[in-house]
Amino acid sequence: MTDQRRITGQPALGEIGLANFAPYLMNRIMGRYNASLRADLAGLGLTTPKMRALAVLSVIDAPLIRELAVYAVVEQSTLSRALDQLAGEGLIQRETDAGDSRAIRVHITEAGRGAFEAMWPQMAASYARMFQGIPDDERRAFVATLQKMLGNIRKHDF
Amino acid sequence: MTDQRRITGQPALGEIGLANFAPYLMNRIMGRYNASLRADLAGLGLTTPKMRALAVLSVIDAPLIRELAVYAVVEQSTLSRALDQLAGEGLIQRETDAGDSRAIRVHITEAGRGAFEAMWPQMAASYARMFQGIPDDERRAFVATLQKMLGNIRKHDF
DNA sequence: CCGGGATATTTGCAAACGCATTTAATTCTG
DNA sequence: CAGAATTAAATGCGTTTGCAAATATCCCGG
Repeated sequence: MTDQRRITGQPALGEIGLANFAPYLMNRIMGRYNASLRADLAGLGLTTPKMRALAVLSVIDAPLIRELAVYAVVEQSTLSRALDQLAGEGLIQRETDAGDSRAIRVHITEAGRGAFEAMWPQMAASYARMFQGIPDDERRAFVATLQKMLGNIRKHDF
Repeated sequence: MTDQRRITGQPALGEIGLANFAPYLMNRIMGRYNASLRADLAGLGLTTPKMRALAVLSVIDAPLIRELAVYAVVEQSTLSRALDQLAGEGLIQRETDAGDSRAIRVHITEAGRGAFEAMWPQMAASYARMFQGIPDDERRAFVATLQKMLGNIRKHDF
């Protein structure tokens, strides 16, 4: 037992090894996934927050902004500004919620769907590359573990 | 088959579903992991790049800066500035490589190890929480899949 | 039904970031 | 072996980010 382990009660990072430390591997993988997606989509005038908002909106109908922020994994203040741009480009519309006039629901427009469809092939290609050579049953098991992990750490019900 | 699928040759995001789309789940999970780590460590004067550099240096001895940038998943220019700060705080040392005077090797100091050991319990706690209730064999399978994925997408040999 | 506290979103501002460029050194090529 | 091309790291600069505060609205207890 190392000094560090004696102190923390947890195995040290050196004992686990970077290559076996799941958060490290996940950051490496998503770092490259996100960086390459960002580079591919920069030409279309899409930043990461804008692209994530569009992707979520292509699947979830008219969420509140705070919900969208959680789904899209973007700080609310950052999302607010990204939505300004998307609205300016006609890709989304903001509409005050019927039951609560503080809240705003975000709708994707037809042009917004078009923009998402233009970027989806890039996302799908990165996704395919990531899982190259990994059999279906292994993929399913992997996703099932991810879902458990999200359940463990999320603060919201969605 | 939807219109989109007909066009892209890939299933649409709506068909997969956000909750089954691995990159989405991984971004959600790492988004929260990184945000909560950042908040925990802000009090210690550690930003994400500084913390990642220290974590890697606690395990890998005297890498070049460009190698450290890959391991730590930080842009080289951002890392360069983070190293300025770490050096100023006495947590690392930069030393010109013996065989190539363009290159610089980064060494962690004893104080740097101390700083890492101060932050490790937070990382270990987040890690433990993430994998709560997930049995060992499932964890191992998950990590094995991550290693394959990293192999699929990385550009470097490390 | 009034006032204090909570909640939804936006905005001000300073810090951090990433791209592109610069500087310096090495390696390749004819 | 000279010059071009490449590589390592640092830096200039405009943009983006995230925290905290501001604004607007809603909800609950008395």
